[in-house]
Amino acid sequence: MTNKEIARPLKETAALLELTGGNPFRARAFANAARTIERMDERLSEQTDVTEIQGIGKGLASQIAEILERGSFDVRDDLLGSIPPGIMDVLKVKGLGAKKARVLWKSLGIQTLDELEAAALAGRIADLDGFGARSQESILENIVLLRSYMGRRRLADAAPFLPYITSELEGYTTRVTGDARRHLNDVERLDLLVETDDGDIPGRLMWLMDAETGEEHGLRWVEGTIEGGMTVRLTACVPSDAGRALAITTGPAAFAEKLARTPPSDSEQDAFKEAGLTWIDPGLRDMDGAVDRTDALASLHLVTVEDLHGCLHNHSTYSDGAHTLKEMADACRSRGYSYLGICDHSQSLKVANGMDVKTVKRQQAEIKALNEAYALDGGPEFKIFSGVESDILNDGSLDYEEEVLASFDFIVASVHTGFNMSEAAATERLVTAIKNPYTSILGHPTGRLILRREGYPIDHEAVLQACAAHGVAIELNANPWRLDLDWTWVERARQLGVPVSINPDAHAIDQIDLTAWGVRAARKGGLQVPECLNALSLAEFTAWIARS
DNA sequence: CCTGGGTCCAGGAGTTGCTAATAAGCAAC
Repeated sequence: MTNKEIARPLKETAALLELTGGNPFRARAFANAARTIERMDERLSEQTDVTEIQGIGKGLASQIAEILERGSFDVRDDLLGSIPPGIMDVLKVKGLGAKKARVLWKSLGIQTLDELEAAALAGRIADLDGFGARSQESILENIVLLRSYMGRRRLADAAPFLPYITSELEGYTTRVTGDARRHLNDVERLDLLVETDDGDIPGRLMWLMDAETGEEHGLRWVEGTIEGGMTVRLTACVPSDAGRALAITTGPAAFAEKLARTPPSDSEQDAFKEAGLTWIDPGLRDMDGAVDRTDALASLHLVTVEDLHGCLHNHSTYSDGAHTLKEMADACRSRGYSYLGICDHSQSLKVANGMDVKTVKRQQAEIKALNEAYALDGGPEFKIFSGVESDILNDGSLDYEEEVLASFDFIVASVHTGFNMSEAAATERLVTAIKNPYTSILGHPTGRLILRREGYPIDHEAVLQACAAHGVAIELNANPWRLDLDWTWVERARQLGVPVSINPDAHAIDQIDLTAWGVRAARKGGLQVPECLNALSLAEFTAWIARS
C-alpha cells in the first residue's frame, strides 16, 4: 500500500468531519496527518512506528494500522454511513468544499449531484448565505465537467487492473487492445483480445460482473465490470485471425472499418498490408488523418525512454520534494541519465515551499560541490544543472530579480496561480514569459489535470509560435495526471521546430519513472529523437542552454 | 486528534491570494 493510498481515507475523514459538523481541530489533525504521510519519502508499513511522526499520536496510529490491514477504519466507515452517499459527489464539484456542501445539505436538503443541479436550475442556491448568482452558475458549469469525467480513468489508474485481468485469463493468449493500447490520456474501459478455439466466448470468460455480450465487426465480445469498478471488454478471436482482430479492436474507427474488410490473418502487419496500409505504432493511429498517411507515419523514428539522456524539471527537499538533491541525482544517475535538471519552486509559491534567494544560493553551492564530486569519482559522466521552476506571475514576468534569474543554468517557467483567466489574457501571460530571455522551457502549458481540472484556456498556435520565435522549448509534463502539452499539439511543435522536453516533474525518486508516460504521449504525437530536448547528449544540452 | 505541560486538559491550524461574497471558503503544489 502506497503512502498516498493510506493518506486518502484520512483526507476523506477530514472532509467528512467538516461535513458532519465535527470538531474542526480534529478534522485538521486528520488532514495534517494525511499531508505528512503523502510527503514522506519512507513508505509506511506495519513495522513503522508512526507515533514518532510529528502530528501523529496514539489515535491516528491505530487508525493507520487499521488502514494498512483493511484499507479503511471504523471512524471513517461510521462517518460515511452517517451521511447520504450522494454528498461525496457534491463534494467533488469544483468550488464546493465541506463547509459549503454542508450548508447545501442542511438548508436545502441537497444530497446528490442531481438535486444540486435541480436546485441551481431553480435558482434556489443564489439566495443562500455565502452563495450568489455567480456561484450558482459556476456550480452548474462544474457539474457538467464533473459528469464528463465520471466513468473514466486516467490511463495510469486503469493500467494496474491489467495484471489481475490477465491472471483471471490464465491459459488463454491475451493482448491489450483498444484505447489503452493506443495510449489515450484516459479510458472508459480496458479492452483485451482473447484467443479461443472457435472465436466464441467460453463460459470461463463470463466471470465479469453484470456481463453483457455482443458482436462488432464479426468479433464476439463480453463486457462487464471487475472489483474496483473498472469496465472490461474481452473480445474473442480464433488464433488464425488474431492479428487482424488486434488491429480492428485497437481502433480507432477509421482503422477498424478498413481492417474489418480484410481476410483473416494472424499477423497485424499482414492485415494492414491487406487493407492497403503500412503498419504503424498503435499510438499514432489517432493522429489527424492517420489512416491516409500510414506510409509517412511509419517512417518516423519515435523517441523511446532509452533515447533520453537527461531528466529535466525535478524537485527536491529545497522546495516540496520528498528526497534530497543528492538522492535525486544519484537516482537519476543509476537510471542511466547523464544529466539532471533540478527545478525547485520559486519564491512566490509558498504552498510548495518555494525557494527564497538565500535558499537558491545554498542549493547552487551544493550543486557545485556535487558536480565536482561526480567529476572525480570515476563513475559514468553525470552533471546536475541548476534550474528553477519559476512561477509565471500574473503579468507574465518571472519570479526573481534579473540577477537571480541569470544565476540559473536554465529555467522552466510555469503557471500555478490565477487559472481563471480568459484565453486572451492567459495566452498573453504565457507569451510574455516565453519572450523573457531567461526562459528555457515553458512548463505544463495549460495547467490541466486530466479528469480533474480543465486548466486555463490558451491559444496553442500562438504559444507555439512564440516558443519558435524565441528559442524556447515546450514541456510535455510526463505526470499521468498532466500529460501537458497534450499529444495532439506535438505534431505542430515539431513542424515549428519547437523542441519538446519530456519531464517527469518528479517530487520523489520513484516519480522519475513517470517519464515513461510522457514518452508514450510524445510518441502518440510522432515525436522523434532529434525533436526531443532531453534526448540531447550532455554536451549538446550544455550547448543548447548556452545559445544566445 | 495532537502537543505539551498543567500528566488531564487547554489550546491548537503548511501559507497566501483569489473569488465572490460582503465574512469566509476554496484552491494552488
